Amino acid sequence: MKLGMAKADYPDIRGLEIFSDMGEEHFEGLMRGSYVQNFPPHVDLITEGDPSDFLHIVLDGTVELFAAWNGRETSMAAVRPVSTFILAASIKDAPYLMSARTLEKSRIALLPSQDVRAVFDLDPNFARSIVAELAQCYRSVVKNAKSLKLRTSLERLANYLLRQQKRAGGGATFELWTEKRRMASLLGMTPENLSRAFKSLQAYGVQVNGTTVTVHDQNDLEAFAKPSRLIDDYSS
Amino acid sequence: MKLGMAKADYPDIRGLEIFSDMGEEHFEGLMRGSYVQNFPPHVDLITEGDPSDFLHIVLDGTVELFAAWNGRETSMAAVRPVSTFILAASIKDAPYLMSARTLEKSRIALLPSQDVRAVFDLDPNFARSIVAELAQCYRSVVKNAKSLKLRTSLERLANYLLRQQKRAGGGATFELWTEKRRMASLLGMTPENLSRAFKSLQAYGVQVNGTTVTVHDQNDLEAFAKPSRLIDDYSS
DNA sequence: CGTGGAATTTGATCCAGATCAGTTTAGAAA
DNA sequence: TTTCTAAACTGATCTGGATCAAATTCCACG
Repeated sequence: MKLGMAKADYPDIRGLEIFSDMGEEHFEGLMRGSYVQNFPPHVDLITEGDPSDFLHIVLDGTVELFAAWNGRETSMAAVRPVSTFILAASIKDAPYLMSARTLEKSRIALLPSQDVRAVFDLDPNFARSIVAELAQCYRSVVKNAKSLKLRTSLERLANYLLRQQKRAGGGATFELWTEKRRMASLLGMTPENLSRAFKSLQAYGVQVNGTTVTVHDQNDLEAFAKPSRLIDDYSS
Repeated sequence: MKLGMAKADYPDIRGLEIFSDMGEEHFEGLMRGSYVQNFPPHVDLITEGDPSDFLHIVLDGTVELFAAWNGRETSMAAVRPVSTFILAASIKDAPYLMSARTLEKSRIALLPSQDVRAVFDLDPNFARSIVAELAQCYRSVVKNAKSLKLRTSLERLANYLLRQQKRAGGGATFELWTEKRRMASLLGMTPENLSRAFKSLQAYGVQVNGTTVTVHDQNDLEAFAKPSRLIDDYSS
């Protein structure tokens, strides 16, 4: 039974960039129909093709977006706090293009799409936040498509590692956040191939031990990967 | 010398979905700094990485979006009337992720990004239109990424032809709108391979003669292509 | 602490698609 | 028309990456 969001969660949500500068009464209105839920790992949240009843926001944990066709499946993205997903479907009131599942124990806010659209019309600040988030999502997919079309799988992996390294603080050693099979799918390759790709990157000073990656020669790896602001900088 | 848009163009623009239900004074304000320009074929309009000073709207003709990295280049999309391009960059005031060039003689409206952002805040109707357009763009790229990751080049071509056929009215015979080399790049394959792919599709009743395509056995082709609403329906 | 099952790795082979090299065709300009 | 050039096609070959088939490692769980 859905009883709306617990008041205790309000400050948490209110602090998110998307909600921080909207009017108080609009915020309250939006929260009344919304709720926060905890999910165990490996739970399907939405299925592609279904109508988009809720805008989802990952507060904690990790959610994987994936898609299937003709018996094949591919990982499209990993969503990490604090981000929305299926925003575009919510806004257009169109069916989901991707499925979603939790990868780890996750805390997720669910806002009725209808309410989101209504408040969008009422609150210009909220509208601006929504459109900024959507533009961000758009640009991420474009970057991903560029990576797929312009790079070999080895180049994609090299740049992926550089991005992960940066996200982990920039040190020479960092941890991979997920199983390699999932990484492989995300990068558009098979697990077998990913394993071999890691080996190939040894030539550029990359060492992998379980989930621990060490970049021994930053310059060498970067010279090979040739990271580009227009593909690999996910902050702009 | 930019002198703003000719009044004569106003009704034309006003009729576009994005502008049709915004306030009159907001429309006038937006138009004052904007203009419409005619471009010959094969003219570069924008270059990836540049700051996004203008929101572009294709009124007539065709514009190709493409991207380059490390000496390679790929076609990302074809923009046809009436659509915007680089909307996300305009809104975020971020650099373009793709370059654009005209493919044929084109008429294009240019609206200063700054003004677009300003009017977005003032006019909820305009805001709603912008966000709908942006969501549409997002979903298109996601569909494209799904196609790239889930399908072989032959399957991509088959579905591409089915989409073109539908766009042309659904008849058995229709024309390809561009050179095959560009089609190949758009579909993520080489021209040589596209040529061979066309040959392979003969087995499913597809005949190509120059730019004229005939689908002799619709069912056969569709059985092979397995078009999906969640990948191939660009209207939702 | 051992055990069962999945994830990963490794090796062998296969295949889709790229590349290279040449030929043919088509369209634009003279 | 004729000529010129770029596009398109064709054939031969190569290669990145997939697939298939083990072997091995890693954990989660009893």
